[in-house]
Amino acid sequence: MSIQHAPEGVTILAVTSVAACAQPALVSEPIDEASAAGLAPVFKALGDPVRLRLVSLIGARQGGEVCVCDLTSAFNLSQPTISHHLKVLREAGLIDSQRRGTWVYYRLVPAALERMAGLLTVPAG
Amino acid sequence: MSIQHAPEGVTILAVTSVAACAQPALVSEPIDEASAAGLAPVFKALGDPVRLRLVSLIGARQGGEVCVCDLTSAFNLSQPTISHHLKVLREAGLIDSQRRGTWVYYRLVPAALERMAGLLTVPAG
DNA sequence: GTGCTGCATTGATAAGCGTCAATGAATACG
DNA sequence: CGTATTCATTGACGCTTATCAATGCAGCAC
Repeated sequence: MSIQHAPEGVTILAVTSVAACAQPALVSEPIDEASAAGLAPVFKALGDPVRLRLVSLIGARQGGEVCVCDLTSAFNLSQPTISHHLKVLREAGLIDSQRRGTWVYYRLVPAALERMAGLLTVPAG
Repeated sequence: MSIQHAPEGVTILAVTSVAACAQPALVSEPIDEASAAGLAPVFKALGDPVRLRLVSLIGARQGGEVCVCDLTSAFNLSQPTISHHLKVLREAGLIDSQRRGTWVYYRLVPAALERMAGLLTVPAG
């Protein structure tokens, strides 16, 4: 979305991606058991402070790619622990990995994040 | 937020609550340890299929209020279990409760949901 | 008062999760 | 070839959590 300003001082959000807003939100209608079972693991993957920071570190990175060595050095945790958390995020579909030579680079899957964001939006009160 | 349409056909979202959009997203810059520790429990609260359905049931309800008896009957779980999940959601700030006579009514805290949604938004392309 | 209903709390149990040390697999270098 | 480096996997440990039965507590009706 691009942000501009209208003369009246009202913030205008020009919606370029429908995917972000066309999601049936959680509150639009009760979700069925299968949907809940499919969505909960993604939220659960975000429900850990280390994984939240990992997502943030990867997403905020200029270029969008971070190698694991940079991630492990950012925490006071063992390398297997970071690798475990990355696996959880990857299996949740929130991040993606690619090996180039010796290093493995992780990057965000923006559509996955936007999808979860769309679920949490609340229609105009 | 109220939704209107501009002459050029661009959807305009008139932002009445700054809280929903002024959130620094996860990917805008790396969040610090304290923020992660504060946000993770909220995502964790959403990371359970039963609680996701509870949020959906409460939020989709016309009038915005649901009594516990209606929630308990919607699941194949014991009443204490539902009560436990409601407590987790309440302590995460996602829902709120109010007793009226014999019944306890739960309702959503829209700002809390919008806050999490804002965190997951990814800047344009 | 007694009883009944709606909901929360307690205590117990089994499953899940985060963390680590140790090990394994893949690539690069000499 | 052997060695070093990067990352993933395994196995084990302690803690957390989802669930239930039993109990407690607050309002209502009688």
